[in-house]
Amino acid sequence: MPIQAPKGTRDILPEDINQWNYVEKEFARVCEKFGYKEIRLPVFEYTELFQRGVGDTTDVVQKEMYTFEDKGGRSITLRPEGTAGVVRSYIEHGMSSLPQPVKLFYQITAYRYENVQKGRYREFHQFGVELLGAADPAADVEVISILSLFFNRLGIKNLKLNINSIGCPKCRSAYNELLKNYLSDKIEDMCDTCKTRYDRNPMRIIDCKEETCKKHLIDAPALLDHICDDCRKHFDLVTKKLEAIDINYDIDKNIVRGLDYYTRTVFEFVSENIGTQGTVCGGGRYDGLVEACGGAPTPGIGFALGVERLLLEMNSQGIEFPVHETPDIYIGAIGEKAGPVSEKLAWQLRSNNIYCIKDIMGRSVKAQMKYADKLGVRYSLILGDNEIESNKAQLKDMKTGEVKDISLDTLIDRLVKNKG
RNA sequence: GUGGGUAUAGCUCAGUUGGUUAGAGCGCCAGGUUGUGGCCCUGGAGGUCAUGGGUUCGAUUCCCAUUAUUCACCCCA
Repeated sequence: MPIQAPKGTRDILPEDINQWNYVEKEFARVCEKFGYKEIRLPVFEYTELFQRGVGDTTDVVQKEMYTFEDKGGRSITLRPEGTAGVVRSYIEHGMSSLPQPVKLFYQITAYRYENVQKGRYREFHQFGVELLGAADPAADVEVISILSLFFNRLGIKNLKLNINSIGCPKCRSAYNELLKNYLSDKIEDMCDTCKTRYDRNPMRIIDCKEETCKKHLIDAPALLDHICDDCRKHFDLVTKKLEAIDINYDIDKNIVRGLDYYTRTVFEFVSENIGTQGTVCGGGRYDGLVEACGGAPTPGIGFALGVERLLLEMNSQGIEFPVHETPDIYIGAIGEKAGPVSEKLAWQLRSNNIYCIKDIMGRSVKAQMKYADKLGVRYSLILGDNEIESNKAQLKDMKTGEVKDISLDTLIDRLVKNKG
């Protein structure tokens, strides 16, 4: 059996690469317009970073990480997301002494050991933004507006923005008590994961999809109704500012987020037509994360966008991508003398920034022409003994079939000019 | 971790009610007279019918297992 790509990984083939190049470029362009700078980070980190940064109680850390021991006995993990690494780098490089806030974006692969389905892979790609050092609601709105602009640029429609506030540690612990009280006589009847969450992270019970659990949760207090005054004010300002720039949103009291580091604002952009993995993008504020990773208390907010899901959505909406550039000219050769001449000519053309393909198969003229046609070249030209002797050749326009005699000396000028 | 579907050529799929050399379209390569593509025609290469076992005189076909793939649950991007 031939070796295949590992489960959950995919090759991005030349026929699709223009889609990837396009969205990568557009994303970078939009981020730069907001003053965000690209950062590139290691694919693997010490396992402890994710245990602390993402949270020990999360599914991601508990069962989805690619963790192994390296030859020096260190525990290493392939990054399951991007934020923790950025925060580590922020601390490690003393970015708190840079002009604040620090605005970063990245385009990464991430790794989670999960069962594969539509829109979910074990190696997947994320675009992300992290804004560190800004606590104001305006920061939340800026980050969301990056996405909004990005989607507009790409021509994506009908992505729904859901937003919620999960408060700060203060109001959350008060809420957790409230929720535990409410559930105290019901928890026995609920599922096992809810039972463990009851002790370790009650808030996440809200997220449970079990029918019996959902029934018990119908009248449960919502966190959003019990956040403290500061958090409430923050949230109200965020929504007001979104309205001011005409970004539509829905408040979804059930967004809780599976990563522990989130505080206050959480949000996601959801599609309804790419399957059950419809969350194209998720993000939120993480005001305690830098401190939890060993830095000074620093507010932060960011998002991660699933590129595979983005492309699924774009393709399902029938969005057109820029097509590959096609060659300007094909240089064919026939006979002994033509080889060196065609090589030199092709070299000169390429040196003048002309996209040129030449024969390197030694095939018949007919086969060469067929090949040139398949490549979609604009012009073709065949060099043989006659052409070399007369220093002239027939330049064929492949669209019209029209043929013109042209001196080889003027070919380059002609094509350069033609390109404009 | 759990459950369902699928597995025949590079791709999309036929097919064999269990029987001899397994097919098509597309793609690839070559040819259709002298050195010019697109349409058309002809030919060729390419498959241990996912792997291993079982039933059978005989299995690509039926059964089981494994693997892969896909969809869904959980969770997430």
